[in-house]
Amino acid sequence: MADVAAVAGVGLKTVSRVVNQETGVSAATLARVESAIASLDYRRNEIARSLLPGQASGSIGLVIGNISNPCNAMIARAVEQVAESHGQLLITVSSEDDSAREEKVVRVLTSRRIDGLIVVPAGRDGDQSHLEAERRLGTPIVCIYRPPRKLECDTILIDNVGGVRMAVEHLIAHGHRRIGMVADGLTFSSLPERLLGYRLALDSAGIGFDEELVQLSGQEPRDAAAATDALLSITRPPTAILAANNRMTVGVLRTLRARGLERVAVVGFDDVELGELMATPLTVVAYDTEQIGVLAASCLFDRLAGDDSPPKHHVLPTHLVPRGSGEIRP
Amino acid sequence: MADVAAVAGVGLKTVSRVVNQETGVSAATLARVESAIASLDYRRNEIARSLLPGQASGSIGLVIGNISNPCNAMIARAVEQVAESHGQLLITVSSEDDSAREEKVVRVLTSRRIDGLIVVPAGRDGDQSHLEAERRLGTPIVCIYRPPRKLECDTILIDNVGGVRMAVEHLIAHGHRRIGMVADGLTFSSLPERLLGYRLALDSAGIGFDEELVQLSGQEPRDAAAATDALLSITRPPTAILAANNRMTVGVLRTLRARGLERVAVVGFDDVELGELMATPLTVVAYDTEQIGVLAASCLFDRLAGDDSPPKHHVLPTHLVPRGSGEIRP
DNA sequence: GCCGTTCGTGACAGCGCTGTCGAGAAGCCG
DNA sequence: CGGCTTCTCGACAGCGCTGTCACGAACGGC
Repeated sequence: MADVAAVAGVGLKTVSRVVNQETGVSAATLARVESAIASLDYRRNEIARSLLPGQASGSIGLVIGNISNPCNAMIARAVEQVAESHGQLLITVSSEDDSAREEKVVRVLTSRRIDGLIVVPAGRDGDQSHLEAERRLGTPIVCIYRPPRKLECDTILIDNVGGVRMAVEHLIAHGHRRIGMVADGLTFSSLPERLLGYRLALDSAGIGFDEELVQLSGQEPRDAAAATDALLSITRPPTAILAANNRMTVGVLRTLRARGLERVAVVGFDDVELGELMATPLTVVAYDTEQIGVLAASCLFDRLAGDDSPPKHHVLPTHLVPRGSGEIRP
Repeated sequence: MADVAAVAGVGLKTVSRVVNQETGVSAATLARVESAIASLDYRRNEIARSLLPGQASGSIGLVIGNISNPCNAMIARAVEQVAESHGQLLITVSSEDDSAREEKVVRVLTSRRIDGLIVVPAGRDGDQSHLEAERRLGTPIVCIYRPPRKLECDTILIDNVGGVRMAVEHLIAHGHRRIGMVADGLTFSSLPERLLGYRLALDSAGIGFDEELVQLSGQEPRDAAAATDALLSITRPPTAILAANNRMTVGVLRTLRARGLERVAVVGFDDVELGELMATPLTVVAYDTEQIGVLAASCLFDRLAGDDSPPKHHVLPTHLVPRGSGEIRP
């Protein structure tokens, strides 16, 4: 900026005024400064700008489990679009669904003085109390997809309990009594809710809970595949399987295919692209991922615009999409 | 930091020394400062830090078409992991495969003084000359996936020509003479290469090029579905279709399903998760997306570490994965 | 012609941090 | 005990930017 001022033969502040399109610059000076800016290919240093008191950083942070999960990617895309429409940059980081990593990446983000934070709470253990300090500093925080623990903030959740319950009741209605569940047990923080939905459905049908029917696995599809193998190897194997998220679904389907068990019913939680074109079209519990992102971002920007009402809590509905795999009878 | 210094009763610089783990601080002072840091929950302001002369910003930028495309998501994930292992933050932005937007988001990134840039060149029109200024300033730039235009920089590409040629030759070997192609025509910058591969395969088999067999569509699956509809409505419709990328593949498959044309052969460019579990398992031209990201990031960090050798150019191989849909005979 | 007002402009401080440099204390040697 | 090195520590400048404020010129009203 100093260079521009020197070339244009004006003061520093005048260049600043031109760059910020402030009023009070004569037409002649404006032209001189603008040509100097053009000739030097000058761009305002946003870093320096956001160091100024009272200035926002112009960026918001998004902490998700892992960008390669399509659900997260959809959310990231929606948030990015809303952020962009507010002239803000989105910085997306992955927690790998691990609490310790979550705390670390949040620290990285907050030390950059982001204006707001959207978080998919990670991990089965751990909590979000580490966000409390930042929240007190005035940074709005929105937790999405899963409820935060030890933190009061806006939330955009989906109806996990209802969704799973619907899926299991659907399977029961089609005659199944032995319904297995494959879930990411180590890191998956929605697990308790999804398990609850499973038990509620069993209870209301008068079917006893059999621990053997719930297989916990790692978070990758290959872990789910192994868990499915184990599930199918028990004394009285299930006639239907509920996959607790889209990574699990991939593993479950691969194992069923490998074992040639085309007659085992499957319902997946989370929609899967091209699910309708599977050999047996995939029945899923679906919900609007894009809306999660849009709502979260809107919520955040409302807060940034000054909304200081008590925390808001949205719960998006889930719905069953029957396509075939969930309607297979025992 | 001033607060910490006041609480600990030491000078500003001493706190800085502690935070940066520099030597030359007595054990007693160290303890006092550390307890002050802990009690105030102090975190170094990275923004202020990167304003300092000679300091890197600690972040690199990635410009991709759209994070909801699984290929891009895989690349982003790989790059993020490498960046993290170097202690750098990754800022991912979408160009929506539009040249004007690409220029805009690059400007947003560079005005934040990122240390390096990985770009998937966007758009059929436009070029990457707008990156030249930044490159001259010393920011290393790596173009991936598609070759940059009017810019000399490191590139990590895939063998588009060979991949498409392989796919078309595969279809020809299975008896097809009327081979259609559905491609994103408005924004898709790899199109010329993929078209070239298509023509080379036809030429070497002595099959004439029929313009009607190449349908250009928008970039969304629904556009590809419409294009496929058009393709199947011509006088002598194709007996096989090549989908030029994974978005196109989704549209092609949906239209074929809707029309009940299970006997039309399909080869998709880009692998599709669960492709092997489709009603007709999907034959694809695949390549290692993760490796693209890893190579690009490694290349970038080599440059940041001082490597100033002439631009490097990698071309990753593509290979055909026959699963069924590409082996259907006319 | 004088004073008050408006307008265009620039000097300067300071955001939070670190590099430089020098001050002072402590320790060591002859 | 004087002079030396070594160690610990803090004052200060300055990174690029903008908010504040003050200054000079032009202008209008009496």
